[in-house]
Amino acid sequence: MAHITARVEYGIHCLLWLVDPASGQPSSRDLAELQGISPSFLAKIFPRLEKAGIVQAADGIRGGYRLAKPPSEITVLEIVDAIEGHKPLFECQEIRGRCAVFDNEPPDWATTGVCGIHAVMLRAEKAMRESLAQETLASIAAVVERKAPNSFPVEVQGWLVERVNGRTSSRSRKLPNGP
Amino acid sequence: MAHITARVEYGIHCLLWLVDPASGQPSSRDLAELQGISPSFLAKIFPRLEKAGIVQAADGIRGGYRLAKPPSEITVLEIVDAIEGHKPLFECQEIRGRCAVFDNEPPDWATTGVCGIHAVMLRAEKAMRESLAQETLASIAAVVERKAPNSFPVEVQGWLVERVNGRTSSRSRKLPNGP
DNA sequence: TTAACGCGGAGTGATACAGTCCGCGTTATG
DNA sequence: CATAACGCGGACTGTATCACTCCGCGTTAA
Repeated sequence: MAHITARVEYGIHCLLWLVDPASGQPSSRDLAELQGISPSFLAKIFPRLEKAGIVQAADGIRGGYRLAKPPSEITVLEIVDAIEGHKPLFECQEIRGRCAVFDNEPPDWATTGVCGIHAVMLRAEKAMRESLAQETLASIAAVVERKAPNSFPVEVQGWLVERVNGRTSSRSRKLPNGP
Repeated sequence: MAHITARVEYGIHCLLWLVDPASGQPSSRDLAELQGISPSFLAKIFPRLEKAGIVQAADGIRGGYRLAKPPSEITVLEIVDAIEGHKPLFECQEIRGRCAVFDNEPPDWATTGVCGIHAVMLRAEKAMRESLAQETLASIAAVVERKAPNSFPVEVQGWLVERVNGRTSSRSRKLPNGP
């Protein structure tokens, strides 16, 4: 299993659809179906982004999500921590005090400060986190935008707008593609 | 659970006991009991270090392990990869091709190259791995040595030598501390 | 009133981790 | 030459997490 989970992958992919303010206020179901992932699973992810101040939620029908701040101020590290809760790269078990020559009574010099192995892992974790802190939703969106044709964002907006409008209309009428 | 597991923690702790050549050739059971961890579990870890060329194994009674190269040439990254097998930080599910507007037939521009989110995670993983590659068994041993009193390595050598000598003698005689 | 929304809690199946047990071939020692 | 400890690999167990689902609550526009 990977350290950075599918929850983060899903979260970032769906946050990217919110970068363009013209997207309005899609629901988590809208985003999940636009992205082709499980709606009920995504519904467990977005409340965490809301509590972290990454996204703003609106209640009731016509409710949904929008970014709580400019995408250039939302780092990937922020998203990862919001969804996974600052999961450490390494969990030190404090093995150092269990050396047999200590006979179950480790001296102070052996247990004070941070374990030497733990320190190495903490530096690696710091390097990883600093790398993630340099990337933002805006920087990822820019990469995607460079690859996609100009027509793509328009198509996505159309899909979203049609879906939001259909919340209270097309459910009582027919589906767009007929019965 | 953490990305870098207890196997790595146990492995590094026990490799540190092999840094001093005067330790001879302790068995995995010797190392496990010296370190206060499960012997049968450590016995699953050291064969991986052997296959990676970090450690040399000797068969038969009086067999055991010694470092296969100088501790300054054994990086922590090497140890992690040997034990865990280059486990990725993030496993991309290629969600990008599942956008609803593609209608199950994603265009080439959407699926060529590395996914923008995956690229971010790969850079973070690279930063982590580069950090781990800068640390060696020797550098960790130096930190530990700075904290321990001069008498400590001597005590450890004594414990190990007594144990290795006891392999064929004290089993047939009494235990050192009486019956 | 209805229906869709956000949200939280409980539950499920699969996988990985920590740890154990057993058996094989090898090798110094009594 | 038998023994005992060694390295090594395979099969196994229990637990925790992950991906995912289901249900019910209060909220809100049509």
